[in-house]
Amino acid sequence: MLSYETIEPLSRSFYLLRPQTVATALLGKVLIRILDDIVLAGRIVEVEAYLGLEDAASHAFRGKTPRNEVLFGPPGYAYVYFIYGMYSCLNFSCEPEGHAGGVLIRALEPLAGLGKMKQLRGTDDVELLTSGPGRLCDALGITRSLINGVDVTNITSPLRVVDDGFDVGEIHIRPRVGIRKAVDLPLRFLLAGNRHVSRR
DNA sequence: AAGCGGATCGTCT
DNA sequence: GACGATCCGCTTG
Repeated sequence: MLSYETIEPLSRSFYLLRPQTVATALLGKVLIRILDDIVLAGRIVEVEAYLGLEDAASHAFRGKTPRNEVLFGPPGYAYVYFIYGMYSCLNFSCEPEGHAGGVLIRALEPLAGLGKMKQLRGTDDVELLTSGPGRLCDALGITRSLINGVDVTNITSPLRVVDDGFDVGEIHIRPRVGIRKAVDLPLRFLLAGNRHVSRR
């Protein structure tokens, strides 16, 4: 039986590419969160790419600010923002330093630590634990103060991503959701038929 | 089944 | 001072 927390995380070069490329490559990988010595894990089943300065829907579109500076930094770091007064959302920086691309993690399939996730989310319904960007941050104890700027390529980090050899099946490509600008770009990627994607 | 509005606050105009 | 890369519960059909 494999233990997720012992697997070497994906390297920084994995995140060095265009957001669209990193987004599709992240599908099927496993997100690991170490929280109070508990191992929480979920398979990434839905993501969105944000392109930076040329993408009106990106937080980086209007340039670098204290809030979004992680997006302009080197690849492989967590960008966590607080939204609608109550939710956190998780992204990974990609592209070389100075280029502000990112990937939003939109949904996970829970793999380990489900008891803790249920406690943090306040529900026992497994399909409601991590099937949305705000939901998964609640389930994994991810907030800006705890996780923004964390290096997800380091095995000592409280958040990282690993490859467990999972064979991704068909990938669906859709427009992004929840945005008002650049709404037609096909930059949302999800595993076909997965029960844990958002807005089913 | 689908649509609407409330919650709630950091960030930037 | 407005609004947002959301979620949930309530209303209506």
